[in-house]
Amino acid sequence: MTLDGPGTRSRATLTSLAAELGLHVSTVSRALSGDPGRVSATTVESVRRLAEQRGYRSNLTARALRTGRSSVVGMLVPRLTDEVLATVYEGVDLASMEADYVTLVANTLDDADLREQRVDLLLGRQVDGVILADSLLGSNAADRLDKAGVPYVLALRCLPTGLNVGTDDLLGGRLAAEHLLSLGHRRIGVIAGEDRASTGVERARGFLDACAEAGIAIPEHAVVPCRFSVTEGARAAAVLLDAAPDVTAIFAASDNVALGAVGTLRERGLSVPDDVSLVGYNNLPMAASMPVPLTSVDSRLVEVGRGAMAALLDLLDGGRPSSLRLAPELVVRASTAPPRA
Amino acid sequence: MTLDGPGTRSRATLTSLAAELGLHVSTVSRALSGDPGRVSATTVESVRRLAEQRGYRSNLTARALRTGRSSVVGMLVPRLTDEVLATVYEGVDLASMEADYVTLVANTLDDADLREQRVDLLLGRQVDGVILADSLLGSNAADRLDKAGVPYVLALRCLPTGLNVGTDDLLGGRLAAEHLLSLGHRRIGVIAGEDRASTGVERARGFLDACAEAGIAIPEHAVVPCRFSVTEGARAAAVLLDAAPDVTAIFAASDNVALGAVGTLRERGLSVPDDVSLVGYNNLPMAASMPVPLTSVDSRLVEVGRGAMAALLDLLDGGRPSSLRLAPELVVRASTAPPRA
DNA sequence: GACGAGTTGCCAAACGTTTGGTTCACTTGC
DNA sequence: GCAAGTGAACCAAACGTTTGGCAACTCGTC
Repeated sequence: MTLDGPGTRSRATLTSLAAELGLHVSTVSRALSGDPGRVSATTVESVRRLAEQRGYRSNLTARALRTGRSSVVGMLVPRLTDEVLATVYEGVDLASMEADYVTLVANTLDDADLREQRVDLLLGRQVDGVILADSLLGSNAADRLDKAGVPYVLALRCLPTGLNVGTDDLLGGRLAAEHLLSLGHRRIGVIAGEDRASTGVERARGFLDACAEAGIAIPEHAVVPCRFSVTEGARAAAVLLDAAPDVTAIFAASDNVALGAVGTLRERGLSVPDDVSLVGYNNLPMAASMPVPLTSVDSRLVEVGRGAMAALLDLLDGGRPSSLRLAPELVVRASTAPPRA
Repeated sequence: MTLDGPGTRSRATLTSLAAELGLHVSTVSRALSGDPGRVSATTVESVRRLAEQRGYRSNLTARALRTGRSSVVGMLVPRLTDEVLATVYEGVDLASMEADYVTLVANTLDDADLREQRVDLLLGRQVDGVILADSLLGSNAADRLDKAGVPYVLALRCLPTGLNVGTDDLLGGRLAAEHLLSLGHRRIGVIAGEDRASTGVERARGFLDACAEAGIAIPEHAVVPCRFSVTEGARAAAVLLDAAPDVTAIFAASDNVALGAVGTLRERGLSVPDDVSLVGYNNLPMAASMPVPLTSVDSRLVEVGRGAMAALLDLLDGGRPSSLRLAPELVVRASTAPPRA
């Protein structure tokens, strides 16, 4: 049971320290600041000692009010139960912690109204900047932030215009294609991402481009669009297998989708990788620990998060960071093998 | 590319509205407050209209400084990439949003030093209260919060002392046991949770108690402790099958662990549910969408989050909420069946 | 011993709210 | 017609910082 009421002893404040030391509050403030230019070394020392002793901690609220900077950044995500976003968040959080910032997440649940509400919420909280990790193509969140003069960075997804940090999804798709082609697969199906999300579109395009360059045509009916979820993956795999039952390999635009596909394959008595090879995307921890470990394209999500936060911090410092596109890496596991002779 | 520099027009403030209306700032403040008791209806009307027009939004920082309440609650979790915690967070977030609060998450990565640092961070940010969802038994975060006079609620995990909100893990274990027993299973293995976490311990105990009451003894070697991850689940399942190869059913203390177990079973040529029935815990979305849909105990994670936040809000309002223990529900799917004749 | 430079610390204003106290005019009751 | 009561607005202080300006004091130098 916690005690109600305020803390027993009220927290030490700049003013209380000043009083105790017989100094002026401004002197104390400077003594504790990063650059105690105008105060003597001995004073600095005594102030710091007392501060330590009293457990003084700067009141960030007051500081924010005075300086106009809250040291809070917002992050918009569809939902954190999506492990992809949670992983990006982890990177963002790490980087912001190092910079003494704090990250305020807001779930938009991919709902336009809710997103607006959430943006307002963040703006109301005086965030210094925002990381947009939910921006489907055509989102208007960016406009609103522009209008409010709050800088932002797009993470993972990307908009034609705007500063964005992500992995090269075209290249990722290409890596997957080259892997399957080099194993000897020729009849390949693709479970593409959502049409609305730049990620899924580009992964599929990279894959198809690479196939085309190798002289392998993927018929249109072997490319099935799909939302990023396990159940959707299962459904899309069924559609794919109905339309192109002779495929020997499938590229799924996300690990979740691949997991769903595994279920469908299994239902139909097809085994991975003996009957059908499978490549996922993102290389989430689950990829490594699936019953049949999944070959997957690592999209370096933590680094994307870190990079996005780094770019935002740069922006906040008046810099002009440029967009960053990390190179994905293929991680080969047991789910891919040469096609059956 | 975002514009740097502050917003073009500086945000409307109480003072600017007052100036424009020729009113005193305090009058404007009251007019916009929830209970505009001391100001005439016509004034309220005109103030509200102008506020709307200028897009006024209260500066929460200033308000926090003045009132000493930040409308921010902190939440300590091991990590949000754990879907269980992410789901609880979702509940917390929903409830806090409804109450015009905002939730600041802090990952502790189950590291003692980091946890301390994070608690400090939250305290430094003047959070009004904290939800502890990472508290392993013996954590000292609670003490620190007590000392600082910041109220807190334990979610999911529970400490012998302290206000906590969770599901009844004893009952959950019991439900799983009753289900398997009623299907006719007699030789059952248990993959228990971590020893340090109250959840895992109680789930296993509830399960074993129910078995004992039914006259079925589970030998000690058929109970394997295990951390909550897929790979650990796979390992633990292997240990279990080595020690008790004749089990016809397995109860896993989490869905992730169950997923790991599926892999191990598969490797050994055992099929679910034909050879071995499997019950998971938490009923995450993945349970429903696994290749063989998993029977699982729904631990109502979103509601736990909501409940924890509700309790915290009550506490903040000076109430004396009591601990809450929700009843879990068994969701039967394809992974359980009567033992082979 | 006066002067300039440098050092050290104090002063005061400001950030945008909230809120108890005060003022002032107007009604009301007798 | 006057005291009391009431409704509506204003006033000012406070929350804890930060920061430009300023005063005082110390030194070295001529």
